[in-house]
This record gives sequence, structure tokens and C-alpha cells, in this order.
Amino acid sequence: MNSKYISLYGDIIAKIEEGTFPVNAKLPSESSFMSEYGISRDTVRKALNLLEQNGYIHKIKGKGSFVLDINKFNFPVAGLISFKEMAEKLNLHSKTIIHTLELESPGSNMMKHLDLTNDKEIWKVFRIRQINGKKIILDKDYFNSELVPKLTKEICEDSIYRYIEGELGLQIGFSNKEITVEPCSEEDEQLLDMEDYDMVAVVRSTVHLMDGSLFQYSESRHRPDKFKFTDFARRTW
Amino acid sequence: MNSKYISLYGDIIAKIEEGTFPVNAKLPSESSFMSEYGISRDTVRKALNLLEQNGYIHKIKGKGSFVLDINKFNFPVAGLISFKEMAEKLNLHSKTIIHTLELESPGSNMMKHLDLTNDKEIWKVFRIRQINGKKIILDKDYFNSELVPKLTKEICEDSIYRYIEGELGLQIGFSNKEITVEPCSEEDEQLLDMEDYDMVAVVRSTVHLMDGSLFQYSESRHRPDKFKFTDFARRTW
DNA sequence: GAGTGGTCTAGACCACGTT
DNA sequence: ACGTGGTCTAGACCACTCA
Repeated sequence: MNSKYISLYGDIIAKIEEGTFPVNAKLPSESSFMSEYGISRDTVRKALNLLEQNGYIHKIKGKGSFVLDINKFNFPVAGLISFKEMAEKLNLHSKTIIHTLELESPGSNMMKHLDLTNDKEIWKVFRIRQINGKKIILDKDYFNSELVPKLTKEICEDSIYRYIEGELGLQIGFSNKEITVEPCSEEDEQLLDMEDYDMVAVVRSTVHLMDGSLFQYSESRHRPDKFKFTDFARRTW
Repeated sequence: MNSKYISLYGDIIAKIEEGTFPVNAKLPSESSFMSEYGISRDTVRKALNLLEQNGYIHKIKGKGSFVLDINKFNFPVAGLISFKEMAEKLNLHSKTIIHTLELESPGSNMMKHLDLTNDKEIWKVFRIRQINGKKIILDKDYFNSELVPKLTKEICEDSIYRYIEGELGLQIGFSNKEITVEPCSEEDEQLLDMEDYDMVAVVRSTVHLMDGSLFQYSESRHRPDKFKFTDFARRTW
């Protein structure tokens, strides 16, 4: 199923995580991987480049590839990952409350965010994320109903992404995120446990499938003290 | 000087920006670029992959490569870019006020962030960024003095990065950022025009050179209404 | 000089989308 | 059937680091 370089990529991550390749250690050279896996150099290089892009290693010409301390930088919320995936990785005691789940009739003002003409319908899903008993995050998601024809309460409580990728077989491709800090709305105050905070961190994003079609617009509103976003960036020219 | 694929990468960006390759248009195929530039397919693919990584295009197997609407998503503050570079691109009327510029003696509590032993010195630079007459951002930077031996007021008012990359010839490699929202400190209130806001958006980052050495730790504190962070992410496996 | 990663080539086969 | 991008190979030369 998977390509050779993805397998190697996965193997190396596993070995980094289990400590076979500890932090700051030098990874085996490209030629070692070639002979160990019986693959060509280019294939090894593809795997190593992926690792580098995602912040697992860095490579130094003439010296080798070295394991970076990825834990130092907490958790890569930066990538494309759902609340469910994150909660599982971090072992959070979390709960999702479905607040709204409806097919919004044509003409809603969300149409423009999904680049849809006005005769189309949109799934509107509002979910409240509870962590350690406190309502911390309000997720407002809008889906193109032509791509996601059916949504149920069960799907929304589990993971919409798992459903979309698993059941529907759609391939998530890329997203754009924008993070701002805004005064909290009446809605935020009603639905979240805001305590004394009067602002929220807002992550707005559009998510596209591999073929480029826009299928989701979402707004994720976080109580500020519980919000953290981490990002790994490389200088590219 | 530059490699072939970087040249092609730059050429294509230029053509996207000037409109020769408009948004949503199909880019010429890989084989067109091969014959046009007289280079091999792999070299073309390297350029296209870079464009894809950086959100300029997306590729669809069997169809082609298409120009994404990069402007839709504002400005890629996500990458590694300095305030000066950003202000220039956005044509902001900005000003930098140097608040602190000193060589901090050994034993400061910033040592740990720079992974330095206690006998080393650190450059400490506090700058206030003013936009349209308002003090909006407080940048607190700490540099490893072994890598950046000398800093002057002039350098800090212009661009430290320009100095480091241009004069010192160091190569910025990668960084980790972490964004949080925090109550504003006394210092924030004194140095910034906070108006009625009582929180700040804080971007903490470590910046490494190409060889992996850690040379900067910084904390950038923004008035919340003027803060925006954008990010382009791909789902990688 | 030996070992390492960086660039580049030429050619192969595959999977996908369109016609 | 044809054109597209995705994967993979084998081999070449270069630049850099280190003993």
C-alpha cells in the first residue's frame, strides 16, 4: 500500500520515539539505509527530507543527519490534525458536546467562505470541547454538503475527519489557518466556561482536499489560558 | 550561484506574482519545463515541490499543477521572517525603538533557553515596534554572543537578521514558535500602548542556524487586536 | 582521502484523469 | 490512447567535514 519512502519515514519516526535514535544522535548515513532497506539513494533521501520538513531531524552537509528534540517544542498542533487526534496523543481527559448539527438552507452568509453558489446547502456543526470538566473550546465547522452528504451525532462526537477520510474516502490535502485574539462574543460566554477572561483566541481555517476542492471552513474559539499553538518553520528560498 | 531548481522556483513565483500564471490557472507540465529550461524532470519536480510546500501551487495526479490563491490567506508570517521584512512587504508605516541593548553577564536566567553554560555572555535586545504611531509590539531577543559577537544600535534599528545573514554570513536554518495568549505584564503596560487590553499574544521562538546551533531565543509580545498569525499546512504522513 | 549530504541526469514503470 | 504527476532506480559529480 504505502510507498517505500513513507515506510522508511515511519520506521525512523518510530525509532526516534522509542529511543533507538536518541535526541542529538547521528542517524545512519544515506548509504546505510540504502543497503539496510535495499532501496536507492533517492528513495532514502525522500524519507529524510520528509523528516527534516516535519522537524524530526536536521541535516548537515558533510556531517550527517541528526535527531532534533521535537518534544522540546511540545506538540505540533501546527499541522493538520483534529481535536480528537490531538486529545488522543496528549492523553487528555476530553469530551465533546454537540451543540448544533444541521443542514443550513441556501443563502447563509457562510456560503462565501466555502466558495459556494447560493443554491447549495451547508452542514453546520457547533461542538463544545470539554477538558478536565471545563468547557474550553467552541468549534464552529461548516462543510460543503456536496462533498460531505451526511453527518450524524455519532460521527461528530467521534471524529469528523476519521469519517471523512475513512468512510467517505476523501483525502485531506492542505489548509490555511489564521490566528487572532478577539473579544469574546455573547455566544462564547454562554457556551464556554470563560471564568474571568474576556477574550478568545480564534483559529479560522479553510481545509481543502487533495484535489484542491474546498470542503470545510471552520472557526475554533479557545479560552486564552488554554490555548497554545506550536509551529516548526524552515527558512526556504 | 543558485541551483537550477531554485532558479526555476524563483522564476515561477515571479510569474505567479506578475500574473503570467494567474490564480487557478494550470501551470505548464513538468515536461514543458524540462524542455523550456533544458533540465531534467527531477530538477523540475524539486522546484514544483518547493512551490507546493510553500503554498503557491497544488498538484493533482493525472491533471497538473494549479496556482493557489496565496493572497487569500494574507501574509505568511508563519515562515521565518523578521519584523523588518514583514513591514516592508506590507508597506507599513513602522518605527523601531531600541529600549535595551546590552551584553548580559553570565548566570542570567536566559541561559537555559539558549542551552548555554553559565560562563557565557548573552546579548539582550528589547525593541518596541511602533505602527501608525502606536506602540504595538515588544520584542525581547536574546542572542548567543559567541555567534553574534557585536551588536550596535544601528543594526538593531535596521534588521538584525539582515546583519546576521549579510555581514556575519550566518545561515538561518529553522525555528520553533509557540503562540500563547497571556495576561499582560507590568512591563507590557509600561512599554506598549495597551489601551484597554489586559492580555497580550506572545510568540516565543528559538532560532537555529543551518548547522543546527541555537543562536537566538525570543519573545515577541503583541497587543491582541493587532496580532495575526497565518499558516499554511499540508497533511503529511 | 574517506565519508557525508546536495544537485543533476536519463530512463523506467505506475496510477490517475481526460478524451 | 494519451498526458499528467508519483515512485523508483543507477550512476555521476560536487562541496563540505573530519581525521
